[in-house]
Amino acid sequence: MARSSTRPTSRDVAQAAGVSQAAVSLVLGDKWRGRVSETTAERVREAARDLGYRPNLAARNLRLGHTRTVLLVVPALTTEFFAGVYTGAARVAAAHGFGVVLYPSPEGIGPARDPFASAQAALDGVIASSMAADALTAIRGDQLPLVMLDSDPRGSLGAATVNLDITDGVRQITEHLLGLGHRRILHLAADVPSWTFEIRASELAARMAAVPGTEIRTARAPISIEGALAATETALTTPGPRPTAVVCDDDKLAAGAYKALRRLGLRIPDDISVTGFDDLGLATAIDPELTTVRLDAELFGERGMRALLAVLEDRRPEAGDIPVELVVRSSTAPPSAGQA
Amino acid sequence: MARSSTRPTSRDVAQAAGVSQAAVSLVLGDKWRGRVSETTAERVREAARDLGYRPNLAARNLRLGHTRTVLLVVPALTTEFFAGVYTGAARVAAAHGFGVVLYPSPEGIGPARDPFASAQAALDGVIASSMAADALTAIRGDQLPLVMLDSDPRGSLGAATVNLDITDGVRQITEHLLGLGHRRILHLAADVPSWTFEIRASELAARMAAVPGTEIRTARAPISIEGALAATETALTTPGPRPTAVVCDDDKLAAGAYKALRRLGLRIPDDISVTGFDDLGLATAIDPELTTVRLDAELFGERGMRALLAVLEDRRPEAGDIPVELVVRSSTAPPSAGQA
DNA sequence: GAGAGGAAGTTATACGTACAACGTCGGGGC
DNA sequence: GCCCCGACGTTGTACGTATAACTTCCTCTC
Repeated sequence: MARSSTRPTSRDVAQAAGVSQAAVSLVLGDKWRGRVSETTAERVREAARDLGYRPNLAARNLRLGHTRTVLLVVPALTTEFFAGVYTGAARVAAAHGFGVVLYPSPEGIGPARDPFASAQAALDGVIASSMAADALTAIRGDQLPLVMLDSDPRGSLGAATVNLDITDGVRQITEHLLGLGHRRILHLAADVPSWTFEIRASELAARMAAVPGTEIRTARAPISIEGALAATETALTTPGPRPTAVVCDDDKLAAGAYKALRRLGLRIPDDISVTGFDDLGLATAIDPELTTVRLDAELFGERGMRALLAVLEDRRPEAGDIPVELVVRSSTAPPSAGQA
Repeated sequence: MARSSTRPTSRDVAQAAGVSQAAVSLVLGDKWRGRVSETTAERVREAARDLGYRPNLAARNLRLGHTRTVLLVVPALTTEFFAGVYTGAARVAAAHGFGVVLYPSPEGIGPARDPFASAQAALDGVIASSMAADALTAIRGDQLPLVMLDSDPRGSLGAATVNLDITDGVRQITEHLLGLGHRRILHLAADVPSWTFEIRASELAARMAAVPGTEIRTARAPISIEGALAATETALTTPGPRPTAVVCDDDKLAAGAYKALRRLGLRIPDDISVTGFDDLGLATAIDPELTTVRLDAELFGERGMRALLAVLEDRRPEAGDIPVELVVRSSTAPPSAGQA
């Protein structure tokens, strides 16, 4: 009552209940069995409730030496993919008494040099998703336990990695398209320096090179509708035989490609096939529905969090890439007779 | 050297530099002018760099009594709208030395009863966006400074509120549609108990009621493509004169409506007009491009953060709703002659 | 040459918590 | 009657930081 302006502390609760601060800590920390009587314990709980007591986390963290909080660094929030990653990570974390703080790495938010200055929560570990290699080393500077998601296992400086089986996803797309009879492909590549996109390009090139008589052309675009539209339009109006399929690095690029194709008067999939990557909600919002590779974002997040938990407990993280699955919809078909 | 397993403290830095811990705090806290010589300061900075010292935030927060960290509670991350809100809030926060921690309120993530147990960072304040009223009271239980975004000013229990001018958005949609000659409208409403949607419904009803000869029908759907598809299909296959326009509570619902209309063989906008709300990337990804109300998510986040800053400093938050703007694209046209 | 005062530090302390170590009291075994 | 032990607490301390208050030494002024 005397100090109503400031939040009550465990000492205030102790005074209200007529016990020592230690007893309060014991009771509220659920460590009182055989140390405090049931009636006293109840009195403490009641006092805490009446005062609206909430433990000061800064003090607890300081005392305990850990925070049970981890940081999830993602490149952006503009795609629901990372929402799924967060959801999965947060679910596993919650089950282990951990919290997850999200940090969308800035493209204009304050000083990018220090990912931790902005998200200034005290942390026990970091999960970094789809980061460029240079950003990685900055993060690695802090000696926090680290798990890398979707990043080059060779360049991860010894940090644990968890990856989607992108390679297999590209394989499935390639086989699907080749199986339909496509031979000339335009690769609409994300103009982002990230391993997850580099591996798409290299794997696609390797797969195509293995089949005689195939041809691959590459266009680069920032991940946006407009960027993809412009890049696709340019690529398809250059001279030479027109590709019969466009392989896009993700669904958003595919949506941009749709617009370019429509503008050029090409029908999907009759005149040209299109594939995506991610299977966002967008994939079924556009017409025709997009053939794409489904990535299990939530499982990805779960695996990432479990790996971090393993690192924190000095265990060896689960091995193996996360399987992905081609979802065939209506944007792919055999090339039309005249072009094949 | 002796204790290489644990992170270095300011005391370790002090020892390495041959000064007291206080001097380290002074130098690193940039409060050393006239208290420590330049050469000593440089020695301290060098020692800190060599040891890879990072201040223990838990200790700092405890000492300072604040964390310079605020929580942004959002309903979900599946729409880029809240990414914008975060970006705006984080930008303003960074400029004031604050950090923003994102908390997507759970639909399956751990115990929903306590928004703060999961995001266990120590906080100075909370910004809650588009929350249902009951969730609000739970949050209000903690006596943290609170700003409500997009919520009923009357039901906010005295918390500061910042709102988009949804009412005006609905007015613009209505006038646009009525001006084109539409009289029978289907309202595809989000089946979510949130003020931002309730106000759309009530305002739309009021506007329509003011014009004689108009008719409004309502369909409810969860915010998803499939949900909107089903609800729209049902609503349009019931007997009676068909509406000439569908007003959707947000763009995602509109995308679902598109699919239903296509399935019913109706052309947009020739046979029926459609409007959305939000102006997400989705709005230009679908065909035809969607007439919708643009909400400035980043400005929204900025205003929210500024309001919270004001509350924290015992100032009065900026008043006035945030203007919104109708973006007319290709999904609206006058009703065809036969139907008007 | 005495005293003021500034420069360059240091010492001591508090923030709120969790928990190890230490009392105290009464009853039961022998 | 004594000791031991379990039940029920309490006292004390450390976590790492920021900063108020103090000390020392040196220079400058009159």
